[in-house]
Amino acid sequence: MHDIRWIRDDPEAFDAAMARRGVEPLSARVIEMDAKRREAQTEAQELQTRRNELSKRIGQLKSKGEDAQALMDEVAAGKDAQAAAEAAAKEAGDQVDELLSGIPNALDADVPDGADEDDNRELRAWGEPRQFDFDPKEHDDLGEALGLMDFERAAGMSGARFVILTGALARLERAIGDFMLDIQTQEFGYTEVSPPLLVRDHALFGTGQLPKFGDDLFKTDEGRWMIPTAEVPLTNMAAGEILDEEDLPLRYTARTPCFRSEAGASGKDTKGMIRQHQFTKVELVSIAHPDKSAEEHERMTECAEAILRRLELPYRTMVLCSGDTGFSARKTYDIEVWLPGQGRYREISSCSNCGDFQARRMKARYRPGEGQGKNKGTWFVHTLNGSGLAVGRTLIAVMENGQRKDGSIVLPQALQPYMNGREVLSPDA
RNA sequence: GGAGAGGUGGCUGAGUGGUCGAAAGCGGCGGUCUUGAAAACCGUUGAGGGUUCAUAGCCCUCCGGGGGUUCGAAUCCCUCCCUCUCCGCCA
Repeated sequence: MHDIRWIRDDPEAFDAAMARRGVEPLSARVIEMDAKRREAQTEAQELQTRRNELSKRIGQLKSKGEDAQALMDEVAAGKDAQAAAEAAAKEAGDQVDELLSGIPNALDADVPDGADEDDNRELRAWGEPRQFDFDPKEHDDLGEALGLMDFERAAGMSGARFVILTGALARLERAIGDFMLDIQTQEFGYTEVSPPLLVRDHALFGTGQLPKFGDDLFKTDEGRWMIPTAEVPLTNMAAGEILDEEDLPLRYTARTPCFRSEAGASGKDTKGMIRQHQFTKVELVSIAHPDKSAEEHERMTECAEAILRRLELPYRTMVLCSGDTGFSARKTYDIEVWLPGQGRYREISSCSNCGDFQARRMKARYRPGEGQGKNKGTWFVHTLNGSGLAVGRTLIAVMENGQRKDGSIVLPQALQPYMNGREVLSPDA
């Protein structure tokens, strides 16, 4: 959500910022509706002032036992005009809110312009893709050959885009999540959270999935939504709060299932477990001081990259271009892991700085501490979220990168303690 | 699911139709005292919005959300959400 005062004060800058997103100029409409709102509001307030004065005098007269009928008649006479002004103000205000709530965040200055993911820019890469002396397979072929990954029976009970992992592969998924949580909590200072997986409308409004992207989500028949990412509950930890400045940043992590309808992805990634309706992810969220959010963004991205290095998985880090950056983000880094079976890099983490965009929507603020002089009051925090990492896709990467010609899989050393010391997944196990 | 009790400022908690944005305490901030600190004492301290060059004044709103009654609502009514207690069910 944007600060209406910014749009009012600098409509050209606002329209220019939206143009980078391919959004038509909206400032004129917003300003017009807002002017209408303020005009009606001012009128209603003036009438209210008068009414308050009269009511007070009525009370005084009545307490003295005098007649107040003339004043009461005067109040009654002004009622319709005030009601009309209030209704006009509310209607215009609702229109402003509706329009504003569907406008994406403004992009950071150093986000490159571009149309789609082809215009994303590589910032750095780590690790050399391994050379195979055989044709590396994709994870689903490997998993099915091991007898530990079953798409057919999953489809039978749940439909397309679900998978059943069994035995050592199920264990591996758990191990990967445990490993990630241990690193993020013990080494990088994130507080582990076990959040609700079902949330209300307003929580999703706060993070920006609603009102525009409800089609991407699953909804229960009593009106709750299944979370598409733990970003939703973790960021909403700060919703409605007025935090102390000294408590920032708050850093939360959670491993949760994520549920996505993938409504717009039909035909895309239909094979394997790259794109599922349900997947596990370790999420990182920071509630940060506005002056520190850019720094926190770099830190968070590093926290995600560190996982890949320890798992010996080659990756590259991209900054998303204007056309590929999500609704709530002002700047996003994607981390892409090398998948030998596919022969390309695939997204495994997305780390975004949302600035105050989500904070405004969910009223997450902090109170500046001492030394702030006249800048009293409250300020919106900045919110950041990132995958640290997507567990399902990490499982895929471990399988494809660790595979041997016989279909067995060598596990990264870092995971072996989480697998009872096991070094290899092979068909006989 | 059934029955009941509640939701008040950063926190605890008074207030049942007018002078209540709201007592008191805690916390915070400023000061006195002190070599310094603590204690004690004094003062101060909510949020959002409109108007405005103004983070000066003035005004409006906010006592869980929304709606209603009334000249006037934190106080009365309706509704939704949430919390707690007892019963039932249950991982």
